[in-house]
Amino acid sequence: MYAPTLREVPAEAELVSHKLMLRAGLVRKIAGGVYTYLPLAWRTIKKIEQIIREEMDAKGGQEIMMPIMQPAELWLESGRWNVYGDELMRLEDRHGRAFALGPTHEEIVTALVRDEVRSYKQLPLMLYQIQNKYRDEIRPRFGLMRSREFIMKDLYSFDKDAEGMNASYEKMYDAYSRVFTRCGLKFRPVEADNGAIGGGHSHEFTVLAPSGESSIAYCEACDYAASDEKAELKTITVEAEEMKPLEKVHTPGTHTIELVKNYLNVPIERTIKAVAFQDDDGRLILAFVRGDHDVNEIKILNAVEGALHLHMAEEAAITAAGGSAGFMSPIGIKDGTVIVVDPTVMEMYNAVAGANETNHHFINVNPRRDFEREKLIVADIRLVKAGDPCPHCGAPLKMTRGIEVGQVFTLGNKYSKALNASFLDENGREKFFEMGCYGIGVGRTMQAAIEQSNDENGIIWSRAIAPFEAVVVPVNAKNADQLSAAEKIYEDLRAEGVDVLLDDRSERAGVKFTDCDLIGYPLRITIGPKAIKEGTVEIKVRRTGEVSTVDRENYLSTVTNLLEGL
RNA sequence: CGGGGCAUAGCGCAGUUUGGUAGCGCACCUGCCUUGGGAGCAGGGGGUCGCAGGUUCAAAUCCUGCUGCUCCGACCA
Repeated sequence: MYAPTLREVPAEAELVSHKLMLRAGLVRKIAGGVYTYLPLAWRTIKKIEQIIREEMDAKGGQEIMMPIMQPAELWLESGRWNVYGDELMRLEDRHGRAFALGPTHEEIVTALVRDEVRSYKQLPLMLYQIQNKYRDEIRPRFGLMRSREFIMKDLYSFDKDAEGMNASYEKMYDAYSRVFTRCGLKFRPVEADNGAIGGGHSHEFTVLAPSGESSIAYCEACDYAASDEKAELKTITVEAEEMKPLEKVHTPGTHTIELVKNYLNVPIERTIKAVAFQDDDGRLILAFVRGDHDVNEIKILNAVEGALHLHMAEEAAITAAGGSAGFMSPIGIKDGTVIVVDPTVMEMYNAVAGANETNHHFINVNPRRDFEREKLIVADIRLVKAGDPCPHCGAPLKMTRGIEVGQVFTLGNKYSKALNASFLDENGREKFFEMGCYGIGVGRTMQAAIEQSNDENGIIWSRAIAPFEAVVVPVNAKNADQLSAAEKIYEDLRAEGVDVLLDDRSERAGVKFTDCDLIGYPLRITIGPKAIKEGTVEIKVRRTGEVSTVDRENYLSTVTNLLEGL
């Protein structure tokens, strides 16, 4: 068994799961975000994949294998060659023809199906694969959590109409819940934004962990849960007030909300905050939220037609539009600038906002009176924070963090239309496929399991995805009695169908026990001098530390019973 | 991409300030001994000090450029 455990933690690891993967000899890094999976990790990955296969197949999924190397033409056809950006790993063949290493396979699978499926009678269709994906992440980190090469299960559904698509979505939602439950994970499906992929509804399956990179908002009073990017927010209204006349005041040096609020001595809820962005075409996009709120860039992208990415605006662009960085408001901004205002801002009375002039603010701003409504986009662009009311029941939302291990999307006909993939319906009319796509990060699932279940001694695997279910340890492998008893138990357990490893290294007991704890086999079966003398075996449960000593005549049932609960 | 840090044996690190024969712990190999929680003794192997230039009698150490890794941020499924 090639399981090179480490006493010392390599300096590169930050997360406990990352450290443990290196220490327990699961993975080794070969370049930034690129890893080799060693035998123990590979066994776990194969078990996770098998669970996924069973659940996908149970819903009618059929496994295929598509190429990693994908021709640029298909990406040009779908329009994503230019919008996917630097994350797409691109390469050329010897003739200079362009290819990409697949970050996802909508183009390939749609091209496959459009050439073969001609009739509604061939639908629905679910195709999936488990394969390496490539995304040139800006900053790979946390081991397998954000790597550039990673294993993903991706399934694509094809239906004849939206109703069928939604049924496929429900099936996958159910399958995903089963997969992560079987893997022994504490997770939560949360409503998510569809992001750059576009389409209809979406859920992320998030493993709850404080170190996770995703932030989610959830309600304890009802079952609402959403990613912070997605969480809908109700407009906050205030009591009507008399609208005082707009007035420009001198506010030297107050380029942040905090400074202006203190300078004018007004509550932060009476201030309007501006954030300036530009999209890929250089269009200036000004976003306005209440002073104590933050902007949600995803919501802005969704609200602004044609915007694909946001960058912080260049100061020159702000000046050119008649604004002044740090002192912006919609009042007096030149046409051609996109102005997005959160509805809560529109409800404010006698508020403070920038005057589009350095060191000046307006007071008594009444957006319903002073903003030119027809020049604005009014849309929910607020970022959720703890305490915001739940959009379903109004109870205060809570925030937590998690690791996104899977996501389900409906795509509609976005790709089938772009790639001209159609079939004939019952009435002989040509229609585009209604699609869905569904991904699971396999390596991420493994690491999330470690992140969620470990102690100071190492990993605590749940039985379903442990590299081995049990390990048999002769305390002294040079003792012939102990070794032969251990070998016998090992063979018996194998015959019983238990996935077991024999640790017959002639290391000292301490070394072997420490490795067992670090690697985290659910059960450890120890054969020492006492066991030989008394004809017993000792069984230790990794998760609880509980030890049972049972007669060697009938230990098998104890082992299988203990495994049942793990 | 912006800002920090790091690069010396497989791993963790000292040595760099003040230039002068490259070290420590763990790991590894051999032998002895030991075997219920990372033992002990003895002997041993392993390093173009990230790369390329430069300064100097002499560079791990000083200078210049590059590369890689990493953390924070931005960004991102």
